[in-house]
Amino acid sequence: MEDEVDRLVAAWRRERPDLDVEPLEVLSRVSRLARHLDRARRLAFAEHQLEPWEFDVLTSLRRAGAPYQLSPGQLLTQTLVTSGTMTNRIDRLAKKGLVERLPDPSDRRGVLVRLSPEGRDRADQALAGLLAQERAILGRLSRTERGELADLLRQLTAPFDNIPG
Amino acid sequence: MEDEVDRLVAAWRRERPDLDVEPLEVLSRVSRLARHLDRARRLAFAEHQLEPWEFDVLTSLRRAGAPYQLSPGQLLTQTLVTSGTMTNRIDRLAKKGLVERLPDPSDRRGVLVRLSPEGRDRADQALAGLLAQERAILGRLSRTERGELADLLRQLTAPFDNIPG
DNA sequence: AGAGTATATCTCGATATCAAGAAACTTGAT
DNA sequence: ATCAAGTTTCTTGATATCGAGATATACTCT
Repeated sequence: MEDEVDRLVAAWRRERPDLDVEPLEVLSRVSRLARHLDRARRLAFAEHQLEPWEFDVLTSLRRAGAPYQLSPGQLLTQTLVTSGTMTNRIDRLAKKGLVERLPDPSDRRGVLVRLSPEGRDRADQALAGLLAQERAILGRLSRTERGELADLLRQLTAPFDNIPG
Repeated sequence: MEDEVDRLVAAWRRERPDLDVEPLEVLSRVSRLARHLDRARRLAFAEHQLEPWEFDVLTSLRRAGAPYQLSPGQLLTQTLVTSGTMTNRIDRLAKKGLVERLPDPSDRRGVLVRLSPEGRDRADQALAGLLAQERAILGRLSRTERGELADLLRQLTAPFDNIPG
């Protein structure tokens, strides 16, 4: 089946036959798919009264394991937002009682963000919902295809994640 | 090589061994990669004094072919933003002289957005820069692998692009 | 023709994000 | 000890986005 990127690439080949636009076949699809996923996730999380950004922060802490705490700096590398954004997110989650800010005992510049029990429950519930939705989106692909896709994508993400980026 | 999603998935398997988190192997990579691409693109476009959103609108018009005009509604489906956002974008591009708003002769509710000659040049230059950067990012993949990746991604994007979504 | 529904674009208020810089603290070298 | 450089987090101001509703025009059916 054709998608919007097929149409986009065909248009470029008509308008700029001098250029090789093949890279768009991969990377424009990644960007557009991410945008669609954002919208779908927003809907899925709404059932749990969570915004996507709240989910990102809460699940980062949840994954850390007991006692469910990380520094704002560690949260930055997981969520790919700037420090100002993270400060703001932590403020709002703290106001809602989903996280708590504690002084870092080993570095007085630092802070630890800890998940509250309610925050933990909300994260766990929303994760189950997200996985159900994602399975539906991936439904057309076989297990083998999903594995291939994951491996190919890893080759693109690894440089960003490992080099300072 | 390992990436951040490998670590993320391993953490979930430790914390929630009851859940099957395999969907994240694909879709978390898509979201994170898109975020990295956004940042990289912002840098590439800065050399041409263009914001990513400006590039998106200008190139949509450029691809339409002479006389380089589309309705705001057509621009919406290409850029995946809301109508309020698009009105705002057109206003700002018009103020910079890169596009022009014309009445649609066949529908008096409608408007046509037309690319100016300068807008066209800027779009063409920025596209060349973007393609160079994307080739570098895709560098590790063979031609065959890029083709496989594009095909697998198309299976995920097609439903969003074809069903009203 | 007229009523009701659908479409196209714009307006407006609320909000999340970013970038840059400030403030507090730590680290390492002399 | 002290100083300079590095880090960690927060503050601030500007800006882009979204969502909901408003307005104007087009279409459809009787």
